[in-house]
Amino acid sequence: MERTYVGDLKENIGKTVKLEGWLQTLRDQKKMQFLILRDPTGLAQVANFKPNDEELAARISQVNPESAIIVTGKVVENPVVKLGGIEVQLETLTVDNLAESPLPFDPFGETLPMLDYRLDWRYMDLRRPINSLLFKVETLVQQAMREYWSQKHFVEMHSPKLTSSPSESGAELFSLDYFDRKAYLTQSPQFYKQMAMAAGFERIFEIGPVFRADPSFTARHMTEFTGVDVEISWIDSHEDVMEFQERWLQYVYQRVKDEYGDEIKEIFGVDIVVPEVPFPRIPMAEAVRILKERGYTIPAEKKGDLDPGGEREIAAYVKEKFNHDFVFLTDWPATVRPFYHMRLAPDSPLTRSYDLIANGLEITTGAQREHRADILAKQALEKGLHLEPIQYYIDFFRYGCPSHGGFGLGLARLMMVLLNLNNIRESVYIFRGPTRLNP
RNA sequence: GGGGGCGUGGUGUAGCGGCUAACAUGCGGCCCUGUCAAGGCCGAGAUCGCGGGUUCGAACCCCGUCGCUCCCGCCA
Repeated sequence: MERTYVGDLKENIGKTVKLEGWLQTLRDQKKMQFLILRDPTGLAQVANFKPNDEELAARISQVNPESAIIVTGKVVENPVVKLGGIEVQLETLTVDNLAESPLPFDPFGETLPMLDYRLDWRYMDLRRPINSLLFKVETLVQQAMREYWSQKHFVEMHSPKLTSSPSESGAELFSLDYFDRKAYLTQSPQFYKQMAMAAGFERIFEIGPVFRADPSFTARHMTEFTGVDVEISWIDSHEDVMEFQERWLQYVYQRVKDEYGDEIKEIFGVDIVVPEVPFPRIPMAEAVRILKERGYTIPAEKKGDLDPGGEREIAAYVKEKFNHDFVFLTDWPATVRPFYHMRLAPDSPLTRSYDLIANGLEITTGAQREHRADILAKQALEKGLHLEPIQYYIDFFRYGCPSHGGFGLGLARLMMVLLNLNNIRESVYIFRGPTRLNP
């Protein structure tokens, strides 16, 4: 018999169907047994009149909550039933996999264990509908991103995650044995994205893993995460990159709202607001002034940079002034940016770069890249870098590499913002942090 | 890496110098019941993270250690 989903029971009244799912609750009474079966589409009540088959009834009594079960039965209307006025009258029951008892925790209990404990038993935690919705939304987010890229003729890249040298400072690299030498896990596909520009691919994207050996213990950092990277050729400035990114994000939000807006409202209690374009843009110098006006003191050592509190304060300002959840902070001082960001003008202390702050959280860094080999080398030296390890990279720009720029976005951070989660560990399938390597 | 907080049955909490360590939930048993956040009764389950110290006496105070957590640094 073909499987019927709980969500399709209404269309099958009077028929005998097969359901596959988990036993969420068993209410075992004198004459009746009620099995609440959960599948990805919802909950259904399965009823068994015990005197019909005492042997079957005895077997049901032995089935523990969260067991994987397969039942067949006739779908009947019954206005008394609070679960949609429908129930399935049990005919057969197969226990596909008995759940041991007791469970490490009840995913449907009134109080949930703390996050860290739930991460130990992540597959149980993921049985909660809020989590399955999260990953359905994440799937759509990536699909929508690809739809937009596809319309704009982007090419998808898969760059290597094993590298011989750091792409930036090198302080945050995981190293590993690579036959008789050392290799590193990439901290960013940055150089390879730019190589594609030198290759003439013009517009590329990559969704892939990124590794950071930072001992960071915050609600928004991971040692391994999924980076969404974009690089575009023939641009005039970072403004072109921002313009692309805001429209792309607007498209993603629109798709999510259209498809899951109601469900997200119901389960996460969040109204998806499709952002208006253009997003507000604030040059860093002005941001610093605004913060000063609002009485926010940036830590002295930051020098043109913003601390997370400053980012949240700017986000609050933007919300008040423009009623917008996003803000591009632009034109960062070169001192706080990597060597490959292009200067605003020759020898300017500022760069053609931006951060995208969403609801106070930094989700993107983007920039126009310096594509003139001689200036790039000079900027690297100014940052105290040695040219030898990055010479192959600088060489990308020796034989006709067009002007270009792009950005990197943290997928899990975007999910945090989208669904208003306060910890990135909840917005990623399996969290990796300095002390978390399992499961 | 720096600073603050926390660590008590499976889980979530209470207790903060004299307790046979309490409550909820879950678990086991019995009773009732077309149930539906089911209800009632009974029961099992913690040497209070670990190590040391102070004290007549420590879950409770002190030191160390480990783990978690929050903030900062770093960033996506």
